[in-house]
Formats: sequence, structure tokens, C-alpha cells
Amino acid sequence: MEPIIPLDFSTAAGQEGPGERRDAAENRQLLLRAAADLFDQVGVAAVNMADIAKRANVGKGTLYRRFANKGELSHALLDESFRQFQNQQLASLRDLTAEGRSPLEQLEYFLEKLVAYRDRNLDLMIEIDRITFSGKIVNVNIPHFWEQMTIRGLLLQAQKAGELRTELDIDYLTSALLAPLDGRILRAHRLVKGYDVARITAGLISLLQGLRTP
Amino acid sequence: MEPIIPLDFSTAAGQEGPGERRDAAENRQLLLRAAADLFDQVGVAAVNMADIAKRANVGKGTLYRRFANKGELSHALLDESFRQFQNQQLASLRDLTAEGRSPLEQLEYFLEKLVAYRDRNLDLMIEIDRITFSGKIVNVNIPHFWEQMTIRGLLLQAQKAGELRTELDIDYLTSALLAPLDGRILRAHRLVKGYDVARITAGLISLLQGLRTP
DNA sequence: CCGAAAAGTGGACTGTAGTCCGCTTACAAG
DNA sequence: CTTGTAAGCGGACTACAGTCCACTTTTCGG
Repeated sequence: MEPIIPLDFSTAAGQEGPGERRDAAENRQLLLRAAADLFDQVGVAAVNMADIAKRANVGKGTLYRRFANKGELSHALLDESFRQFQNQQLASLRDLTAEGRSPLEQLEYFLEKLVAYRDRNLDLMIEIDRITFSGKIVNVNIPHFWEQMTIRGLLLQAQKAGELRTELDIDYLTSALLAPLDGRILRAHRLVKGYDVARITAGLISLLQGLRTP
Repeated sequence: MEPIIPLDFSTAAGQEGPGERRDAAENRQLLLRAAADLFDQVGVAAVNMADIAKRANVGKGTLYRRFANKGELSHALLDESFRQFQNQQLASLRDLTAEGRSPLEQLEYFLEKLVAYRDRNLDLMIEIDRITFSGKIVNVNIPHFWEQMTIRGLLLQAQKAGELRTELDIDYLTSALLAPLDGRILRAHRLVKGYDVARITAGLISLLQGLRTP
């Protein structure tokens, strides 16, 4: 459960941009580094916002100005690695298309990588998902949104290609397939039920296979 | 989203039993009633533990002695109605068996009822699931456990009856089918995505159908 | 009926998330 | 360089969850 933490935060999320003051930009770096250090040292769950602010030698208000909660902070920390994951997947899917693999085969491949990625970053994912599903309407969670769109896109392609039955509710099925990958649920499956990553992947793929046209 | 609240709490969960002092038993009733009233008046999410204690004219310590958190309290409130649901389902499944319906048909029926029940009690379910998946190992969540066992049992029967492919990982599939019914996820599907209960039921059943032997 | 032990009670206390707002600083226009 | 002002900053403050423990009440054996 070693979080992948980017070495360079210069491109990490936030309200960065040309309009950001230099002191603020410095503080964002400082805060991200402080959080990354603490998360690595004692684990994501054991760190609270005040700790992070103190470690960065910054007031709590300053921390909250950049990151409204641990979820947003985790999101920013993962940003670089997530972009990388995203690019790798896009490239792989292109390759698979070039090799003539069907949308459903591509989706299998993607699901496998996705389970692995979410598992590898489980602690941060839990924080991110906590916010995403907290109930308050919140600015779209980019990773979640992209995953959703990718799966949905591949399912639609598969349907159009005749691999999937036409009467299926692609939108709902996308949501349902993603539900077992929610942070807290994935943690329960991994640590309480004891399912390993391969088993989870295989299970999801078997659900997917069931949707094939006979 | 009107929670079903039992009229008589005399059998409601807690550490009740012959060993419970009379004053304590009275307070449990008082607390359950106070909580039910407040939940109904302003909604489960808007009520906090101190409010409940105050409404019952009882100290916070007294409340926490009975119910460690809002989840346990919600669980106790739902207890009566859940027992009823459970009995109805058991009876229906018996009837369906008598009529010669297959395990998979029974499971479809059960899933439909389950989605309806969880949706009807969504606010309380969210509180219950929050504790269930909070990370700390916690005394088994009875409703969750029973649902899990029922689905698993029917899947195993279906498999034995030759309705389901033999290589399927029944345990994982049970968990995966239940994941979209987790409180927070169900709320997101209902309120953010806008799926209605029928659509969710249909989606889950289509996943189930996919597992059939060809 | 009495007294001791067990069970129950209330509310002060601690810890954490997140907000608020008066003060400070960067920076751009003149 | 000066200065207005929007952005940034810090830490006190509020709200809530959950714990602790000195005090009270019930219960039960003798």
C-alpha cells in the first residue's frame, strides 16, 4: 500500500495558474511536500489537517485555502501519477485497437489496470472517494469522471460492435461495475474479506463477460 | 425518503436482556423515541448525538453507553422493520420454492425487494453503512451479513442446479452485486445520477442474467 | 431491611474538521 | 518609488464526535 507520490509537484492540481501569487504557489508546494512526507511516514489515515499545516510551518487557514480537506489534498498528490496512468491507458487502448482487439477485450484490459491502480493507491483513494460521495455536491472528481467515461465509452463501442446485447443500460452498468472499486468498499474486500487483486479483477471480468451477446 | 420506524421499540437492539437495569431500559426507549422524532422532523443527516441526548433529557454519556454512534442508533431504529422485511423475504422465498421457481428467479425477486427496502430507508442505511465500512473492525452488521448470506446462498443453489456457470467465484460476485447498494453509492446513483429504483433493479438483474449457463 | 457491588448517569473534557476575519503582503498602475 | 487593493495568511473560534470519571441508583445476598 505504498502511495505513488510524484517527485515534482509543479504541475499538481489546485487553483494554480498565472493569476496565482508567488507566495501562494510556494506554499502549495510546501503543503504538498509536507503532506506527502507525513502520509509516507505514518500513513494517510493517521494524519490530520493541523499536522500538515504545522509540518509546513503554515497556519491552518492557509492550508484550507488551498485544499478544502484531506480528499482534495490527496487528489492533488495523486494528480501527477494519475495523469501518467491515464496516458498509459490511452496509449495501450490505442495499441489494442491497432492490433484489432475488440472493445470488450480492451475493457477487460482497462479494468485490470484500474483495479491495480486503485489498489496501489488505496489510502489516497479512500480519502478522495470520501469527499466524492460525501453528499454535498462537489466539483467533479476528475479521476472518477474519467474512469466512468472510459468504461462507458468502451461499453458503448462494444454494444455498437455487436459484442454486447442491445437492450443493456450502459450508463447504469458502468456505475455498477465501478461500485466495487470505491475506496472503502475496495478496502473492505481486500482487507476484511481477503480477496486479492487478481480475484477482484477476475470477478469483474466475469460480470462483464456475462453481458456478451449469446 | 420516509424512514420506516417501528412503533414499538421493546424488542429493538441494544445490549438489552434480562441483565439490564430498569432505568437503563427506560432510557433506551426514551432515546430511540427521541431519535426517531428528530430524524422524522429534520432528517437523519441534520441530527447530531447531542441533540438526541438533549431531546431525551439525558446526558451525552448515557446516550453513548447505549449507542456508540448514529449508525448503531439507526440500526436499532431499523431493527424491527428489518426483522419484518427479513421474515417476509424468507416466506416469499419459501413460496417461490414451493411453486417450483428456480434459485435464480428467486434471487431476482429478492434483489428487487432489497433495492426497494434499502432505497426506502436510505438515510438510515447511509448511517449504518458508514460504520460498517468505517475501517475499524466492528461487530458484524447484522442486516448486511444476512443480505450477503441470502444472496450467496441463492447463487450457490443456482450453481448447483446448473443455472450458473461452475467456474464462477460466488463469494466475490456476491460482494460485487451488493456494492452498488451501499448507502452512499446508492444515494449517489439515485440523487446525483438520477437512476430510479426500477432502473437499478433492472441493471442488477441484467448482471445476474449474464452469469447464467449458456 | 441493609449495605456492598454493579450498573447507570451527566456533563466536562479532548481531539479534529472546518470557518471566519483582522492583519499582512505582493504586485500593478501611475 | 508610491500606493490601492486583491490575494494571501494565521490562528482563534465553532461545531460535533466520542471519552472519561466522579457521583447516583438499582439490585441482590444475607
